[in-house]
Amino acid sequence: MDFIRTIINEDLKSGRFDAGVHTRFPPEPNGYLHIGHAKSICLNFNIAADYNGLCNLRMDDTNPVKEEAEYVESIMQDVRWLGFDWDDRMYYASDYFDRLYEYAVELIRRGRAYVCDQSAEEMRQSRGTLTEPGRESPWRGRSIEENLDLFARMRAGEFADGEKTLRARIDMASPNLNLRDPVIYRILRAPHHRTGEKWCIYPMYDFTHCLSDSIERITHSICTLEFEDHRPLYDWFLEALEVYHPRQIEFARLNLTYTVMSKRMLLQLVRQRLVSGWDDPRMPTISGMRRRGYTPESIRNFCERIGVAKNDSTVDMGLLEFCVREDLNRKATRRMAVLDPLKVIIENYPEGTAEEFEIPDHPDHPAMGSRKVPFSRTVYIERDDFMENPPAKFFRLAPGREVRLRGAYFVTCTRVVKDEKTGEITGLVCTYDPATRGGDAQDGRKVKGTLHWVSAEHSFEASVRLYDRLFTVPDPAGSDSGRDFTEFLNPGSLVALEACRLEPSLKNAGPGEIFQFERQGYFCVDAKDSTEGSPVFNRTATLRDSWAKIGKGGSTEKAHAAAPKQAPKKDSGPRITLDDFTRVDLRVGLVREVSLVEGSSKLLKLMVDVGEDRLRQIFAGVRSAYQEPDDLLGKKVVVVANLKERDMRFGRSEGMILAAGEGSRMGVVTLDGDPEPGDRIS
RNA sequence: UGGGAUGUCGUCUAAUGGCAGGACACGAGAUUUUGGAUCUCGUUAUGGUGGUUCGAAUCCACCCGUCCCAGCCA
Repeated sequence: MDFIRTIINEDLKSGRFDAGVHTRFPPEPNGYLHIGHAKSICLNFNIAADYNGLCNLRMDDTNPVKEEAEYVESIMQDVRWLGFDWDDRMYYASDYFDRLYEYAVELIRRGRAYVCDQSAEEMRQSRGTLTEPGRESPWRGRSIEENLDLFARMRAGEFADGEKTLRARIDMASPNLNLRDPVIYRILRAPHHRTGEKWCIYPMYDFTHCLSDSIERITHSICTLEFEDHRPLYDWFLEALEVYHPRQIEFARLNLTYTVMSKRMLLQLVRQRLVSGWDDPRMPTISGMRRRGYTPESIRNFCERIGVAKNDSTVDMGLLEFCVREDLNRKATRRMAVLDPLKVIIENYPEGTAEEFEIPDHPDHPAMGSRKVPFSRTVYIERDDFMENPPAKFFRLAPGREVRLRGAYFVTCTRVVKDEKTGEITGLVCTYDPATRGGDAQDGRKVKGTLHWVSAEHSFEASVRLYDRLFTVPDPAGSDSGRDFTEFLNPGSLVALEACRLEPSLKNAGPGEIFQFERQGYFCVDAKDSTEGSPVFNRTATLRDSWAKIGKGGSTEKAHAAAPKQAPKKDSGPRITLDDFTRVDLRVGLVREVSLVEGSSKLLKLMVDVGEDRLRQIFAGVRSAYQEPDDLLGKKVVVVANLKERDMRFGRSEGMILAAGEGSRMGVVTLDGDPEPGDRIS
């Protein structure tokens, strides 16, 4: 039970409202809905449903300069797609403009509002500050008759934009800035998306919002925390006019790691074409997530799990990803797709022949059916699934090693084919064991690895886009660094692959269809860029990847950097891409303290200033380079600042410093010159 | 430094004077024709200092931290 429902229960018990629970979702149609709105939508509609009440959809459209019909359309579509229904209760604040005007007139009649001639600048000057009271406007004392006349003429268009405003007469000395005679009507000659040219004055949000809720007889006006300070103003309007008074309850808006949620920033990404549009699959917008392959169920479930409270909080993107995996794992039919193909010739398989394997669509739910997958002498496997010199725990294919091709046969690698000049691996030669047909050995022998594959001849080529988190840092909007959030865009957030090989059954997949590409992740058919018979796939989410964790030093974050390397590799040794490299956040660190670590002959404990408000504790295996550890004091070193913290026997290590060499000839990379702690190293 | 709000595992969130619980993340194991899924087990928290009380996350006092507010935006 959350605190909102607790309050509602109390209201129900005390009989505060005579009718049932009635909520509303009141977006401004000046942008697309995002996952933060989804939280509010779920809250409002679910509460209404839980109490057998109603939830309205209302467009808060009081600023014609910013609002557009396009946004209204998208908002309705998104709310509906999430699975909610407002029946015939689709409202617009602009529908109430006539009544709001009358309310304003009534306020004047009651001596509670006045027409003010101050300019915006004058008004700002006289508003006072957080600690000083404001000064009353010289126009505050106009007579009711004069105010009535002036306001009517404002409406009639007798004054220029901004020349006059209607203000509430409250208290210029109030410690709550919202109560210092706020503007309630402004003159604005702009056509409105619904009322057209009818009005040249428009009511302000605060005035409109509380009265709209009152008009709709909303019982519980649920909104976000920043409006807590506005509640006294709403109370003032409602009491001054003696009208129906809803109860407002504020909750903390949703923040998510590795993305931004403000409309301003989202709009900036769209305008600067840093993303392809509001529905770019990397965007946290509902339309973007829909295109990415998120299901409404997974989003609703996410909104349930995060709960609702008044603490400022930032939810781990991992939870959202968990929710979509959980849902898709149940629903997605399995398919095989090779994203970065490596050709394999099965030398003892008869040439010119082929066979089909019946492979289930879902290993855990046979009822979901199966499909036939053709197999032949030449197949493709994933380039990552082969290593010539495999490290320990690499369970996949390597020279002389036997693995299973999923649902087909055991194969053993007999030869590696390389480009003579570059040394690049261009193919493999394998043998297969006919006795393992279907993927099981009669003699009971086991293999460690199972690979996905497609037949070279029967598969088809397709484009697949691998999407990843939009930003490289958990809080890109956090301004403490002074850097623009776009600097933290993840260059690897979109990797477009053109030459993937997919099993034939995927050929006619339709827009929005979802699949699990085995061992890769969940993918959906892009609804915009696909054409009949040539689907384009978007990766919704990767599978959990415990191999990436083992192989990459225990860092979950790095699993997100696992972009396939389709570019040819020049010589020996695995290559990382530029994208991978730019994910490493290197910073200048000033060593402030150095101490020996008891129980370790290799480690030094460093306290390093990386330009943050605290020092970082870093354990570095550089003892051999410093007989006198104090030599490191005051040195500027290179710190990997976005390395996941590691809990060691001696304590938590919050980063890593760069060093080269081994043993006594090891040296720590140090910097001379001007760089300041925290500076980024590029 | 005015006003409003808020501090509980790494992250969300419960517990309203009576065993600090759940989810994600993390770790270990079992199982597995996806290094997926599933199952079992485990580590980790009440911002601080006083006080009231048999008993405090909860009540009181003081302190500290964080967020929001000075649009004719919403």
